[in-house]
Parts: sequence; C-alpha cells; structure tokens
Amino acid sequence: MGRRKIKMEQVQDTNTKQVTFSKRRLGLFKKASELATLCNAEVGIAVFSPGNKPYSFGKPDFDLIADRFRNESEESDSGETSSDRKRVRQEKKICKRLNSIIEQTEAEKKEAEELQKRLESADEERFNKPIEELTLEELYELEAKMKKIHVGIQNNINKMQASSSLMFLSKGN
Amino acid sequence: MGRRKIKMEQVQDTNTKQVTFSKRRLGLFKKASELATLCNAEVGIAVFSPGNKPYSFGKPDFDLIADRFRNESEESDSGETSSDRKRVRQEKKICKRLNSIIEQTEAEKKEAEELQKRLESADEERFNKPIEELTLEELYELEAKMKKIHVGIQNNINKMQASSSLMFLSKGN
DNA sequence: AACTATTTATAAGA
DNA sequence: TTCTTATAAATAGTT
Repeated sequence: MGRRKIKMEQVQDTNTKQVTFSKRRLGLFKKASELATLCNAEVGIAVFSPGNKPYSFGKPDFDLIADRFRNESEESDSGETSSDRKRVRQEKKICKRLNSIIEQTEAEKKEAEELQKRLESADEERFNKPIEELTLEELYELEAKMKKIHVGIQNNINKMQASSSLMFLSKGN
Repeated sequence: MGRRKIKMEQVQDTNTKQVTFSKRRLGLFKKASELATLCNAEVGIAVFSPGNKPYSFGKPDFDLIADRFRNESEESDSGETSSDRKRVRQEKKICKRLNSIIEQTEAEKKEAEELQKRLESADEERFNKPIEELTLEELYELEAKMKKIHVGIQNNINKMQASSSLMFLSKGN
C-alpha cells in the first residue's frame, strides 16, 4: 500500500521501522474505531512497540473489554438485550437533548475548530513523550490541559443542548 | 474502500452489518498481524460482535498481552513507602486511561473533521434557514448528524471527567 | 464465496 | 517531522 510492495518481515532499518510503526498503529486504531462504529461492536487493542512502550485503544475502554474477555464465561446470554435497551434509552435521551446547532452556527463552527486544534495539540504533547514517563509536575500540566479541553467541550455541549431544546420543541413531539 | 463510500455510522441492515463485521474483523486482525511482524511489536485485540460473540487476536497471545498491559501499572519501585507505591500505581493507571482516551480521539479525529466539512458545505443552506422553516425530513437528517457528533464528544467528556476525577483524587494523598 | 469498481492505507520521497 | 503522491491493499455492492 505504498510506492512499493514490501516483504512481510521485520523492517531492518531502525528509523524506517519506527515510522512504519507509528503509521500502522494509527491505521490499526482507525480501523478498530470504524469496526466499532459500523457494527456496534466492542473493540480493545493493546500494543507494545519494539521499544516496549505500551499503547492502547478501546471502545468503550481497553481495560473494560479485557476484563469482559477474561470473565467471558460468566455472562454468556443475558447481556445483549439489556445493553441494547440501555443503548436505546441513551439514544433517546440524546435525541431529546440534541437536535440542532442552527441558532448559533457561526460561533459554534469556530469553537469546534478551536476545540479540534486543542485536541490536536494535546496529542502532540503526548507524542513528544510517552505519558508513562511524565514527571508528577508534567502530570499536573497535562491535567490542566485536559481540564481546559473539557471545559471547551462542555461549553460546546451546553450550546448544542440549548439549541436542541428549541428544535425539540419545534418538532412538536 | 468499495463500490461506494459509506457513512460512518452503524449499518442498519442486519445482514449487511454481519457481513461487514466479518470482513472488517478479518481485515483488522490482518493489519494487526502485519504490524506485529513488520515492527516486531506485540499486539493483542479483543472484539465483541453485535451479538456479543467474543473474538480475539494476539501475537504472542491476547491474554498474555492483556496481563502485561495490566501489570504495567504494577511495576514496583523499590525503596519507596507503601503509600508512595500506591500513589504511583494509581497515577500510572490514570495515565493509561488518559492515553486510551487520546488514542480514541485520534482515531476519531478524521471522522469528526469529515462531519464538520459536511456541515459546513452541503448543509450550508439549511443552517441559514430559521429552524421553523426546515422540513421534517431535514430535521431528521440534522438530528442524526448532531447526534453522531454529540455521542462522540460526550463519550470523551465522560471519560475525561472520570480520569480527571481519578487524577484529582490520587493527588490528595 | 468470488468478483471488481472504488475507496482507503501507506511506502517513499520532498 | 509533516505533507505529498504513486501504488498497494481493503472492501461495498454485486453476481
């Protein structure tokens, strides 16, 4: 899937291997996300890089999925109906709260863009240094950033909720 | 990647969803295998189908990788007090959680961007219309899009809140 | 299960 | 590293 076809064997050049790892790990996680979304499936992935750094992806959460997988024998049959009902209930709640963002389109768009940038910079932060290697002080910084992101998202949500209420009323149901 | 581009949302037709799940689960596992081979990495995946059937991939073995991932936070640092170790362990768990959230955000980023673009281009007209003038059909379309965005954001919010709370608590001692 | 028309991922290159 | 781009690979709809 590139300029050339490569052999399916360990990449020898260290630098190339690192680049390949980064690209393919992201690709793998994206595929996992799509599988989860398209099929309403739960997907958990753990990866250890050649340098033994841990990475994980999980929808809903890797540890939860790993636990569930471990305890598989326990909950064999009763899960589906219950979780489906739960999901449907959740969706209905969301429908009620969230229908439109029309009233404040322009402002929302800009905020969404800023939010996206903040999320990206948070990612970059993390890429510079594995989170496991951060000092306590750096953790505090990270926490602050996460909180900022969180506040931004919450603002956005609040506005969405406000507009959705309007739409909800306008739909008359 | 097929005859047509599909929306990134749950496939509605049950049969199609089953086929998609089969194809993509295999594709995901193949990608995982390639990542492991090319980069000499360890990769473990657990998947629960919409029917809650468990599937797993692991190189060397899913359970081993899950254990190793779990035990990352249990690594002992000698020469510290018990409460220090406890705190460190807790922080590492929180770090893993945050990492997981960030990874998921990363994987979903493109999706979000595509949605944003659609909202900005194709639906421009609709956004400029007062809510009262939208047709019911348009309202439903909009609702679906907003719901999708909202679910993604809300998921992240919930996780961030949980992680932030945990991190906050862990610092209290 | 196979088959393609297309979309998507990505190996190199800049 | 980040962005291109030529090419390989995955896959949605079809048979």
